[in-house]
Amino acid sequence: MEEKIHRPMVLRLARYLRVLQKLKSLGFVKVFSNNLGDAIGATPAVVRKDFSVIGIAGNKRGGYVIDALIERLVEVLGKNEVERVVVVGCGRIGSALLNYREFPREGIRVVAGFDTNEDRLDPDAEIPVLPLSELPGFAEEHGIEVAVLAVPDPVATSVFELLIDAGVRGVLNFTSVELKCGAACAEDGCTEECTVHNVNIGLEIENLFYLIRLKRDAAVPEPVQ
Amino acid sequence: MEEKIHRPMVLRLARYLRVLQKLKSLGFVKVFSNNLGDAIGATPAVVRKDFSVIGIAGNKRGGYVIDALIERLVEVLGKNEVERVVVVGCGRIGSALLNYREFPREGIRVVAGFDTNEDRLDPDAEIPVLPLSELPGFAEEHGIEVAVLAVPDPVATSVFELLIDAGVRGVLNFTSVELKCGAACAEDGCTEECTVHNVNIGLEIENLFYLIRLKRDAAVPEPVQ
DNA sequence: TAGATTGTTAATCGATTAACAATC
DNA sequence: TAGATTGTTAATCGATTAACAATC
Repeated sequence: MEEKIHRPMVLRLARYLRVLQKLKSLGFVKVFSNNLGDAIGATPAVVRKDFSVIGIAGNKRGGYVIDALIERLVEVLGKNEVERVVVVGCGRIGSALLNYREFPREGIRVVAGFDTNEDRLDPDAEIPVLPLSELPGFAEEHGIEVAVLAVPDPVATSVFELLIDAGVRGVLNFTSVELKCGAACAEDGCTEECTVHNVNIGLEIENLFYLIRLKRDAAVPEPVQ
Repeated sequence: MEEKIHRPMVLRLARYLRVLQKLKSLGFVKVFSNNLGDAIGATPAVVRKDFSVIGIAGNKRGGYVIDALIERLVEVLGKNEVERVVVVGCGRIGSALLNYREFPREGIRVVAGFDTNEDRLDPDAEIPVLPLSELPGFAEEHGIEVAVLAVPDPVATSVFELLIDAGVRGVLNFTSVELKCGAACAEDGCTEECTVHNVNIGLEIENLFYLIRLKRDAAVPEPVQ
């Protein structure tokens, strides 16, 4: 009876929500599993299954009511208030993320940046950039749970430990050091203490080249190795 | 007999390779499935299975020879020459990627950036920033197959089409527009024409918050919904 | 009614895990 | 030999796909 909400499904739910909000803003009221599927690149059956799992019913002939979907998705995803994060490391990538235009639109607010380089500090800016040493106090005071990590590779691990000690429970890791904390670490990077998502840019590019090569080789008569 | 090399496995292979290269530079000669597993967060059995699939044998008692592993991995991953990419859109994120320190270390070279904003152009820089209009010619001349896309959301789709027309076969997409080309589009974003990897920063952060909430709720006695 | 869409169950596919035999 | 590690097969788990009954 009670089906599990697994990771690929959560990601889809978040995507549905985005599409639905756009549809709503366009004045739409109802939507078919068909259309939603197209929008996020899934089959209609998957969409219906997902909705069924989170307990949303459509009308056999008239599809799903967008408002009801949005309401339930927001509830399931727990996305009812602005999500506050800090950016740690304000070099090129860090400062780009500090000012990332899409964040406000997606209900994410960067409340501060942190760095050890004095030249980058700017405590009075709208989004202040503070010395890394102030992070623990700041995190506690503001109840920060999630950080974006964009420091140089060599200090990644030590800054990561600092974050965990400061009570951060989730890290979006832009360094190319594969971070893992404490105990057993699942493929996803989840432990009891801290959840890490690694955005490994180099690995992604490498993988693109691999897939391209694979396709090319598949096109050639000779069956691969 | 012939086992398939699937996506999660390819990603692991790339990680093995990195670790092995580090081990080698430290003077190591042999390695156990055990150690490699720890390093990339997999079980020893997975490591052995992976190596078995790509046709590498270890010594029952002495583990695997690092040099042989590296050689074979490089071969399988096709990573024997520098991988050349362009960065399209040289705003904050784009220009951060243009100068991304890790790329050279990982065998990736950004050969040019492209933008429509005149102020950002810099044709004589070491990594030149050229007008977007020159991209098709440039891509053909230099045989560019992979692009990093970091343009503003509203123009993402049209620039993406331009890339495909220019012969680009792989795109690392930093916009929050979910790109898909032509025909059937798998979850991964693969089509016959062009492979897209979406780096959806907002979605990742959202997912972090979701997982953190989930853990907290799981810790509380009351079983979730 | 006929047609289209939902919703659920069973079948299939994909990948990991477990178990253990082989052997250095 | 005893111990440790590889390598392979079978079992299990997880998620998607297919099929179809229900019904507006």
